[in-house]
Amino acid sequence: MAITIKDVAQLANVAPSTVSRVIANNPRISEKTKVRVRKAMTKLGYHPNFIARSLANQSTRIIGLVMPSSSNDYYQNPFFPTILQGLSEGAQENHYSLLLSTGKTEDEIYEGVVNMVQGGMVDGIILMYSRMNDHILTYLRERDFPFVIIGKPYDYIEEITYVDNDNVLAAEQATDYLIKLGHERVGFIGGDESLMMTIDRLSGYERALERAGIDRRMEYTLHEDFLHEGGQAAAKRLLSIDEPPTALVVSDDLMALGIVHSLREMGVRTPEEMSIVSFNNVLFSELSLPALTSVDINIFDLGYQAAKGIIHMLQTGDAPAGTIIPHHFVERHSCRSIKQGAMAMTY
Amino acid sequence: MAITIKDVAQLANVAPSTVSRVIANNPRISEKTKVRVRKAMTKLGYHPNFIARSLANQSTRIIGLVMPSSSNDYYQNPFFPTILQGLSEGAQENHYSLLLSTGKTEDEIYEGVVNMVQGGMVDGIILMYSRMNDHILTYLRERDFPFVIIGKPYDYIEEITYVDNDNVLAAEQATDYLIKLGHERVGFIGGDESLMMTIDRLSGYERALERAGIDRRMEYTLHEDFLHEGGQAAAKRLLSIDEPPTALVVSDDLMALGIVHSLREMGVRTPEEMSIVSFNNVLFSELSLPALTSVDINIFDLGYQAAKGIIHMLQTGDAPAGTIIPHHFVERHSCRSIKQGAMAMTY
DNA sequence: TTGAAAGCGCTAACAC
DNA sequence: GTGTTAGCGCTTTCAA
Repeated sequence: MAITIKDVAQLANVAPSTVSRVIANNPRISEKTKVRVRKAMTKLGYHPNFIARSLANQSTRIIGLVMPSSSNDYYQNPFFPTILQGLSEGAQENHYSLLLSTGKTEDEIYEGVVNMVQGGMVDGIILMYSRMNDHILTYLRERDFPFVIIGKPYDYIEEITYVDNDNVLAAEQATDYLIKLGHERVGFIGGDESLMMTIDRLSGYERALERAGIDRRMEYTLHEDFLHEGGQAAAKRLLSIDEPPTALVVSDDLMALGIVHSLREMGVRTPEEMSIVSFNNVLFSELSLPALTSVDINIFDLGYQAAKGIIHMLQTGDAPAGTIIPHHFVERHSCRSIKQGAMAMTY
Repeated sequence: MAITIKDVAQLANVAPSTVSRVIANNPRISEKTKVRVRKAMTKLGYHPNFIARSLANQSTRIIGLVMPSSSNDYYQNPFFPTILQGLSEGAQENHYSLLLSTGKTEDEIYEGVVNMVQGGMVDGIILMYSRMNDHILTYLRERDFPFVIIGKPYDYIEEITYVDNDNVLAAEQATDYLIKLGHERVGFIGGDESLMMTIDRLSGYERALERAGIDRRMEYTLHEDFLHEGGQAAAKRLLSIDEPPTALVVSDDLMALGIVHSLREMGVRTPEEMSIVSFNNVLFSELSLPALTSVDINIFDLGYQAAKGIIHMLQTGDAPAGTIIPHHFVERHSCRSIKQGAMAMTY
C-alpha cells in the first residue's frame, strides 16, 4: 500500500485535513506548518491518490475522447494524430488527462461513452467528428453533460459548443480557384455523406458553381470511401461520363492521392488532364507527385481549441459558442489553367 | 447527485452489499433477489460509479498509453492511428479503457506518467516506442509497475514484456532483396538513432551486406529527421558522394516519400536511378508514385498484442515474455534490377 | 490556524 | 443467502 495522507500527517504531527489543505495550498495554513508538511511529504515520497480525490471531489480532471468508429476510414487518416496532438497539448496545459473511447462499432462506442459519463470517469467529452443524427450527441445533450464537438453541429447549433473550420467558405474558394483557372466541368468527391464536413464542403462547392453561373451536374458528385479502394471506383465512374470533369474538388488529401493514382493507372495525368484541389494539407500532400494543392485547415488548432473549449466550460460553466479556425489555401502543382493563352501550369 | 447503490437497495428492499453482489453476479445471491434488484436498477436508471469502485478495488481497469514526445516526428506518422486502433480493440475486448499521456517534452511526459502511476489512475502502462536509456522505462522498472513496451527493450530484455517485429531480420531481407537485384552500393536511411527500431534495422542492413561480402561504407548511412525537411538534406548528402548509392533501405514510408520527392527535384528518378525499400507499408505507400516496395510490419497487431499482453499480465501476474509479430515484404515499383540482362523493373 | 468527523459510492470480511 | 460494518484516500464542513 502506498503512502497516504495519514502517514504524512503522522510524521508532520498534524491532522490529515491539514495535509489536505497544504496540498490545496490553502492560505489559511501557516507557512511554518506548510513547510513542515511538505518536508514530510517529500521525505515519505508521498503522491496524492487521484481516485480518492476524484471520489471526494466528484471530478476527475479527465476528458473523454470519442473517436469515430474504427471501422470508419476516417480514423485511418493522418488527420488524427495531429488532432490528438492538439488535444493533448490543450489538455496538458490545464492539467487534464485524456481518456480514449474504445470500440469498433457504433454501438460499442456508444456504450463506452455511457460508461465514461455515468460511471463518473470523465468531467467532459470531446466528439472528434460531427455527423447528422448522432446517437452519442443526443445522449450527451439529453443528460446535459458538458461536451464540445469538432465539426459543425447538425442541429441545435446555438446550443452546442463546437470547433470547426468554415468548410463552406473553404470549399467555395477551392472551387472558385478551379473556375478561375478556366474549368467549367468541376466535380466534387466527398467522403462519408453523413459527416458535416462533407455536407458543408459540398454546399460550398455548389455555391461557387452557382455564383459562376455553372449548372451543377449530378454525375459530377461522388461520395465514397476511397481509402480502401484507392479511388478505383470513383476514377472509373468519372471517366465513364461522356463529358468527364476537367477538375475535381476532393474532400481529403488521402482520397485525392487515391484518385490521382487510379486516374494515372487509367492513363489520365494530373494536372495535365485533371486538376485536383483537396483538403487538410497533411504532411505527405507536399511530397506526393504531383504535390497537392490543398486547403490547410489547421488541424492541430482544431484539437487544441477543442481542449481549451471544454476545459473552459468545465471551469466556468460558460454558455456555449462556436469557434471557427481559419483555413488557408496552399497552392502546389495539382491544378493547371485551361484558359486560352494562359500558362500551362500554375506554378 | 446520481443514483447510487443505496437507492437501489432501498427500492429493492435489500442491503447495499446485496446490490453490490448482484452487480458482481455473485453466485451466492438467489435468482429471485437478483431479478428484483436488477429490476430496481433499471427502474432507477442506476449506473455503477467507476471511481468509487476503483477506490474500493484498488484497480481502475485503465491502461496508460505513453506516446513519444509530440516534438518527436515519430508521432506524426500514420503509423500511430493504426497502433491506437489495435490497442483500442485489444482493450475493448477485455473491458479496459485507455488513458493517453499528454505533454510535449520528455519531462512533461515523465511527470504525466508518474501521476498516472502513483496517482493510481492506471493499472498498467504501454510504452508505444522503445528507445535506449529511457527514463520512463527505468522508473517503471524500479517501481515494479506492470508495463509492456512496443519495440525491443534496450536492455534487461529477459525481464521485460514487449511486442515487436523482428526488425533485424526484416531489414536484412529488405537489403538482401536489393542486393539480389544487383545493387552493391546500398545505403541506409534511419530515423531517430536512439529508437530500437532504427538500431535493429541498421544491424539487419549490416548483416545482409556482410553476408554478401559487401564492405559497408559509412557515408551510405544517414540518420536524420526527414519528415520536416522532406528529405532534402539527405538527398543532397547522398548525391554529393563521389560514388552515390544506387539503392536505399529507408526506415519509414513517409521518409521514403520525402526522399523520393527530393531526389526527383534534383533530377534523380525512382526507381530508374535509385531503388528504394521502406518500412511500415502505411496506406499511402500503395498510392504514391512510384508505389513503394515496403515491409509490412502489421502495425495493428503490434497494438493489439500489446493490449492483450498487458491485460494478461494484470490478470494473471504472469512472467514477462516477448511477442514477435511477423512481417512480410510487399513488392511494388520502387526498385529495379541493375543486373546484366535483367528486366528493367521488377513489376 | 488547526483538528475531528462525516461522507464521496463501492467492496469485502465477517456475522447471522 | 443476506445484512452489518469497516474501510479505500481524500475533501470539507463544523468546532475549537
